[in-house]
Amino acid sequence: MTDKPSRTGATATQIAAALRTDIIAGAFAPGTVLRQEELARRFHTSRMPVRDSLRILEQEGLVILATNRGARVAPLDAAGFREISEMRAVAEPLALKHAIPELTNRQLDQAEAILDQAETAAADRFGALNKAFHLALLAPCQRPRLLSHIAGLSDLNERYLHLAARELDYAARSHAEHRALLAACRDRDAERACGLLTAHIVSASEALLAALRTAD
Amino acid sequence: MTDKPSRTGATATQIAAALRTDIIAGAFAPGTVLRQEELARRFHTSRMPVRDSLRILEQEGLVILATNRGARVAPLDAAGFREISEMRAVAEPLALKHAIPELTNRQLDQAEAILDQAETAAADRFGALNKAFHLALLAPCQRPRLLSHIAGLSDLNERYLHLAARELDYAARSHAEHRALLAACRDRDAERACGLLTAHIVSASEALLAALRTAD
DNA sequence: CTGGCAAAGATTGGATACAAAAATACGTAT
DNA sequence: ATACGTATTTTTGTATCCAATCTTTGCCAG
Repeated sequence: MTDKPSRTGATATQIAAALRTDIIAGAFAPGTVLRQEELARRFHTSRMPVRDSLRILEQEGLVILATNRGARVAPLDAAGFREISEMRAVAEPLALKHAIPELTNRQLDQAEAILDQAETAAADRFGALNKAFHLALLAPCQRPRLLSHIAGLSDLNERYLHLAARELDYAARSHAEHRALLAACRDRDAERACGLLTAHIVSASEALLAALRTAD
Repeated sequence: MTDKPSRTGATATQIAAALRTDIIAGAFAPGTVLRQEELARRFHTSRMPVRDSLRILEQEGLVILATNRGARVAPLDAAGFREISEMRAVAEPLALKHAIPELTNRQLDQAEAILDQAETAAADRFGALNKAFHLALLAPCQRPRLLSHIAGLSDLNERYLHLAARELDYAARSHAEHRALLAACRDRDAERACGLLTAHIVSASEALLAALRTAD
């Protein structure tokens, strides 16, 4: 937060980014009401940019906005998670198919570096690194709208990951699937890579849904 | 819409809706700059709700918002259309798969009524009826986020349809494919219906891309 | 004549001010 | 004691105002 003498620019985006990371990290419980004035004080600004940021987050599905009734942090439920996973399972392979021909060795190395970090990092960084790895592979697909769609889904997904990140076998399995996916990408084998990616998203979804059921 | 004494409520949404239909209908040329003050006069309000509405439309991809530089109607280009079509081609079958078990005969009849209208309606209504037919089939899928995603893509798609709606063989082919799709839905044959839907979106995409190339 | 620079105008972003609606608290009547 | 109605308070939505940035126009130098 670089809120010192910033008298100009696009602060709504910055506020949205800060709130986004907070919501994803679970700093607000689902259903928490977000008061405009309170957020304005917190970011040393007026309510106006806050309102803009809430609209942004609403479209991303992180907050729910009711007219004259304020904003609430979007709830988390199994049905919503399944829906997000289904959408990821079709959108990400589409991006990967077009990304693979464009992937450079340097980009593959960067993706691998993220994997290395993920395997040693603390559990609370698992979600962010997971998202970073996926996007590193998909970024070169040259489809900006698709990418931002996937990025939004990744954010939503990450909220749920915090609920089961401590499941160690889930993390181990995810890492293994990531390694296999990366290998397929190195071979420039789009067919295999997309299949692995779909399977990875489905298996992660099923594992987390099972964890949610037991955690009930 | 022209209700002047409306001193309360959520006017930003209404302004956004009005602008949305205008942009989709092609009332503004792509790239047109949208001045806040001008829109405020037009809707008999201040710039504030206009700003909110522009944010909404930006998230939907209908306008592009540059900081300190105003809002422009999003441009139309072949690459963008192809990207949208690809996303529709994976998202809509996903929705249809889950909608088919929920589809009632009444809903199928309503979809057919839309088709009947589409075949006799004027060319400028083709896009709207096309969108209505697709959403009528997909609506019962019980996945609100997926549906709103598809609705947004349909709006973007509709902008392009105006460019080729007068291609009569395109319209005829689209109608025939819609009929076949509807028949598969009546049979509750999800496999066949999803295949037809994918093929329909791909063929429509290719036809329009070809029309764009010749129109060059 | 052309290119850059500067001042004036236009336009957006943000802050403050005001009005309406929701939420809350309180009091009264049953 | 509870339920309902009203007044108060809180919060959001809209309007107006100010500051900062972008644009445009005109001038001057090369």
